[in-house]
Amino acid sequence: MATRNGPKRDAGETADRIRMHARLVFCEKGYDLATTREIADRAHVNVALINRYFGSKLGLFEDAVVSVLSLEPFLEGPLETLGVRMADFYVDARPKDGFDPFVTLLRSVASDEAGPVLLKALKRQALDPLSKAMNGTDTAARATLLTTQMAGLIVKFRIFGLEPETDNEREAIRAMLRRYFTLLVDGDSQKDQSGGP
Amino acid sequence: MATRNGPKRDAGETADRIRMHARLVFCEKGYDLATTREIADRAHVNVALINRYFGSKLGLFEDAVVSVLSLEPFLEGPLETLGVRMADFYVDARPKDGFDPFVTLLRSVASDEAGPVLLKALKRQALDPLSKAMNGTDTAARATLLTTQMAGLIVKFRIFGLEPETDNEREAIRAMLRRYFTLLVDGDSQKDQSGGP
DNA sequence: CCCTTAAGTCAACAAGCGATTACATGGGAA
DNA sequence: TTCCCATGTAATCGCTTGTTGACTTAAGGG
Repeated sequence: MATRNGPKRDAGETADRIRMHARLVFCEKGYDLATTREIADRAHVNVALINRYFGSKLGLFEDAVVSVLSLEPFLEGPLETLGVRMADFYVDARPKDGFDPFVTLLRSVASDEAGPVLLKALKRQALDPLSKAMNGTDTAARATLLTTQMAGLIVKFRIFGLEPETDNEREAIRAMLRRYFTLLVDGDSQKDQSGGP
Repeated sequence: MATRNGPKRDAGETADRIRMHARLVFCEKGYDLATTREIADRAHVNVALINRYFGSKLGLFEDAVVSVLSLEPFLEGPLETLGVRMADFYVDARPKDGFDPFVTLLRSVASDEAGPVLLKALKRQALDPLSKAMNGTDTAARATLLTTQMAGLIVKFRIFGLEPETDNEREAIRAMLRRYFTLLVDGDSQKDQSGGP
């Protein structure tokens, strides 16, 4: 019984609980609509402890959300299947009660306070690494199209809640998306052959 | 001198001025962060008039923003160039001080109040018409990919403010986007030839 | 045992929000 | 002119927000 029935007062465990529930609330509501009181209530913790342990609401947001914003889970795998893996990940339905850093990002980016912080982290921890991981020409443009297609799908599916209405539609999206993403990752150098005006 | 130097007290003109500035403020800040006081101040109008003429903040939002949410400007043109026109419209830089319904949509969708209203309007006034305008199979899936790629680009360029850093990158994006969109609009029936796992 | 220190609680603050109310005022109709 | 209602104004209400400081309680070493 190491952790079982641990000490009634454990600062580390308390901070962890705050962090965990903060992730969920920030993800569900976005930064501005999330209130410190709701986070504290859900974590069964006094509101003032948020300021004690994280300084401010924004401090908690940086610690709980901004620091985990990354594409590394995708970039760790082989580059050949990157497109397919990203496509599948967001096309497939997942439990709605989880924490998704990018849903949180998209719901919080309108905020005056959280927005700038998110921006810097997004560029440094997600966009630039992806662009660097690619080969060939126009990596920045290809990374942009890939990430923005992803972002748009997250917006429609997870934020708007407009998931595909039929399995047929879902599989059609998956198939087209796999082709598009693989094309973008590979960058098959057929850049500007569209020609005319 | 019909409208010139019109009556000092003109309810219609006052409501129009409120509507106009409401669009700008809602677009810049999103629904939640936009305050009725700022809208009223910018329109040189007393705050209480917003409630007089539009009932509530949400009423103003519906009147000024939700009602103009539409893809008709694009759908009116020929279907053959729909993809290219949508691509160009958002790839090209535009003045930042204007009102863009979709930027407003994306900045406001996190709101508890405005979100549901926006959702219904988006589906009815934008997604469904686009899907209906297309020919061939999997129109819903193709419309989804097209609109979500658009939405993602709007998010990155206009909301995150991460426009392409070089002309080269911008033109590369435009070229790829034109091909992708045209492919999606035409729907060249090469749906599921990616095959096994 | 006591006493220091960390951990947690409580009440209150100042600021900002949307909305309401009662009041002032202007302009056209009678 | 006189009256009256649409138009505009000012003050304020009720509420929620993040944050703060003083207080109380638990745990462990002397």
